Amino acid sequence: MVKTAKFNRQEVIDKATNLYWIKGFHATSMRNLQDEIDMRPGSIYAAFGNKNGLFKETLRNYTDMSLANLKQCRRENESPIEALKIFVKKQIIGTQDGTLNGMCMLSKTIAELTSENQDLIDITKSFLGEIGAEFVRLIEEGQSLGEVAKNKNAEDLAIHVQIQIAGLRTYGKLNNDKNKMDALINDIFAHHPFK
Amino acid sequence: MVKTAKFNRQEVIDKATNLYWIKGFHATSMRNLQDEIDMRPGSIYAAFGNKNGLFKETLRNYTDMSLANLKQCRRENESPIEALKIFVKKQIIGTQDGTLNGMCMLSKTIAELTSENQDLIDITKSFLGEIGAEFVRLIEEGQSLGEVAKNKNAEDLAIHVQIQIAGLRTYGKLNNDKNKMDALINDIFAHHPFK
DNA sequence: CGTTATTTTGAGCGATCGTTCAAATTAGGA
DNA sequence: TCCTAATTTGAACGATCGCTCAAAATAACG
Repeated sequence: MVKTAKFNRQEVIDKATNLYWIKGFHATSMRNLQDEIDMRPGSIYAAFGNKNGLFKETLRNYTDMSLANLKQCRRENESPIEALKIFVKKQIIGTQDGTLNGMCMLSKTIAELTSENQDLIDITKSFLGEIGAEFVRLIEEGQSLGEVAKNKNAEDLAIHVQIQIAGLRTYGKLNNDKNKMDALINDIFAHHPFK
Repeated sequence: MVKTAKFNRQEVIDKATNLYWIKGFHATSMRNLQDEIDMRPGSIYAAFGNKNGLFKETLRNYTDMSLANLKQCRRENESPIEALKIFVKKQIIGTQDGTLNGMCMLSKTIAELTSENQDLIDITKSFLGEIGAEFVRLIEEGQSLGEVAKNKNAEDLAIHVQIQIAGLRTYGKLNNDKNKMDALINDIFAHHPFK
């Protein structure tokens, strides 16, 4: 190797993630990205292939951030169910203001894209599956600790949580009263199918 | 008036609604619309102003279709809560296959657009509010018929239903097992906060 | 300090975007 | 049937799209 790349790849992907997250795949132009990450088209295409390739990297990055966020919640809480609840709250409450992203990037992508970009849809689905699998692990841990009844199906409960997140983040676009959101999230874990 | 327009306005709006619904606002080009509704750019701009104006008409049309669908469910059912449940099922079950639209057009639009199109966002929010208001009326009717406890807040229950629809339609993109969806929708009305 | 493999640059490609408007076409009224 | 006002047409505008590539700049080597 004679010359190493100058740009900080993680920094660039973080910035691209934010832009794609806010504007969506189609509304984000390569020129928008060039401005945001301060790279010229040649460098971007050398490093990421094309608009599609860079988007895939941001989806992976977004998923990794979510999984890391979830793990941190787990570390900071004795209870796995409490950790899950706090993760949900962090994702939903106070994320609707200003330039922040009320929506989950993965759900937004699923909603936006059509079969014309089936490869991106498939990747996005699998990443939502990764997050769901972590939910399952936390819920099973909750079951072994007696926080959740053992006759419940952990996969079903995880699906329920993902449905609630998708629904609440959409509703949050209409009304983001923090107290109401907090109460709604508490309800998820205080009633059927959790109890 | 010396010459009347030839095209069938409702038919054109229906076709435009379907295209915008499937592809979203940004990914639908005026040329896509020209092909779909078989009109030349001059006629489209004379009749609808611009891409924005035509989109607004399709949002209104989609909302009217939803409200008409809901009223029909009410007519076909003795119980207002049963009508609401069947409406939800019609919207969610079997709408994920092929070229059909799993997502609600209004939720999709809320998720897609940014403050660059604040006028479209505001209209979309108000249309979601119209549908929510009809949910409230049905639930209040259910309360007066003794199907729902009168100490419940009908607005809160309506919001709950809208959150569930948004969540389930997103989840339906991942897994559209009809039996599972049916069970999940039944659960909405069989447990907290409904009971 | 040259050499050299690699990265970075940015002008510019062909395609498509939303939109305009002068000309052609059309259908009622005289 | 001719006139006239409205509709319909489609070529084409400037802007922007995703993307390419030859040339310039750069950094690790001897």
